[in-house]
Amino acid sequence: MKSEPSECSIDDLAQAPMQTVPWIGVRNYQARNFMRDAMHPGDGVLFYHSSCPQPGIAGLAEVASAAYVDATQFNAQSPYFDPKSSPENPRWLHVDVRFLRKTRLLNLAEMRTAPALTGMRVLQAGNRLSITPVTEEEWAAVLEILQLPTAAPDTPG
DNA sequence: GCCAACGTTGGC
DNA sequence: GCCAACGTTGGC
Repeated sequence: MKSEPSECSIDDLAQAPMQTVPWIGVRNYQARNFMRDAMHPGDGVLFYHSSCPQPGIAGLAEVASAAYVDATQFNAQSPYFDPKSSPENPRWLHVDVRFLRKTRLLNLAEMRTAPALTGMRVLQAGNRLSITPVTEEEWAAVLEILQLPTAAPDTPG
């Protein structure tokens, strides 16, 4: 999941109440559908800093809720206001995201050099989605590059 | 600031 | 349903 660090960095996530933030403001149907259909509580999230001097993976997080209605779409004062949406027929959803840990920055250039990551959706030419799927293999490869255990130390197996 | 890529809009 | 125009994304 991409986030502009000027909006919400990995440090902001770590310092948020409950270390959890609502992923409000997604206004792209594909990204919305990933949250609605493919993401479930407990799923791992690679937290990616975008539109900044050092784009790349900055930490690990997890999905903390099912998708639910993004209230900002009804707020005319919000930058995420969507006049074509209505509470009776809401258009936009979001999940909550919970902090797991900060990592060293795995920057975009290094991601592109890793053979195991060449297929990552986020690295494909022209990709602009702020939320893209990560395969089990890609997740494991990222953890290996970062020299992190693939499971928490207190997790069996 | 540039620009390629892509999504959305709206006239027809 | 087509497609040109426009807006946005996001690395560089």
